[in-house]
Amino acid sequence: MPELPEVETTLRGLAPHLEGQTIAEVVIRNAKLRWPIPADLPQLLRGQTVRQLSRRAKYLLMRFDAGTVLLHLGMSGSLRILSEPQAPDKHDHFELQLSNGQLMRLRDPRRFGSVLWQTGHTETHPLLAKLGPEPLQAEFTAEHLYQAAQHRRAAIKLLIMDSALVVGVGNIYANEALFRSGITPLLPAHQLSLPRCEKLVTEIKSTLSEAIALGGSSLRDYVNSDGKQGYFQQHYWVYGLAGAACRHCGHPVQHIRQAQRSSFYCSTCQS
DNA sequence: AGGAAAACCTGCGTGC
DNA sequence: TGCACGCAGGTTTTCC
Repeated sequence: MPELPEVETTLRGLAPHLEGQTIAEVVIRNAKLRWPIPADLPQLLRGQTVRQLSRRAKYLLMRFDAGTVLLHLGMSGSLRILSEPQAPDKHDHFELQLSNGQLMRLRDPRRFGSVLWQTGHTETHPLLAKLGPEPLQAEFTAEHLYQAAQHRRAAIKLLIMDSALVVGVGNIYANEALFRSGITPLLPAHQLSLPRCEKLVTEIKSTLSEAIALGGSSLRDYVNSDGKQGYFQQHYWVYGLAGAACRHCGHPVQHIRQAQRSSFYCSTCQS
């Protein structure tokens, strides 16, 4: 579920329910996520007010006067607001109960997600300190990509998924942006010309923006129900379409593995 | 240093 | 029906 558009959709869905609210209680049902949920989080947060909800890379940042909760959804995490009491699922590991009676519940079957606490400046947290620019910000430019690519022999797909270079480009959107750029995921990064970097940066931005506008690839109603299918899936050119006819040229979409991840591309349209 | 691989988990679809 | 296997939207750590 969660690539950057899904995290951004989550942020926008949750913020109105959380900002300005006070934490009544914190429930940790299973602390064993990617890293342990800090055992002292309940005492740290009880009585604290959520000042602001924001996002850095795929982390959701929940700022309080005393510090910040860093929330990551990993591969299978999702967050929901509940207005009525509801028995927790076996994968509901964490929740924040608000003084207005609502609660925010984290479900994460694979437990690759995380809930962390940071006092002081959020940017200094070890997991955030070395992150590259946000893909939708002006700092992510063709020159930035081109410079980084010069001394890299790795395939371009691995490079755009490297969070030290640019954050938030996950497997789906890496595949889609490369197709839309006409660039094969196998191309050694240093072989990419500056004009092709321009194209790729443009397509990364537009692919992510369009997915956010459509609510991501999985759509959630944060108050009433479980996740539904999002609309961006209907816009996939190659992701998950191995063997299908390329929507542009009709040749079958190729499926390979790079760095233990699936890559999909059209060998005619991408070079 | 870059790059490849392993590591952390559960669930689901497939094929025998 | 059961079981083994491979795969899944992420990211850090380890090893060469």
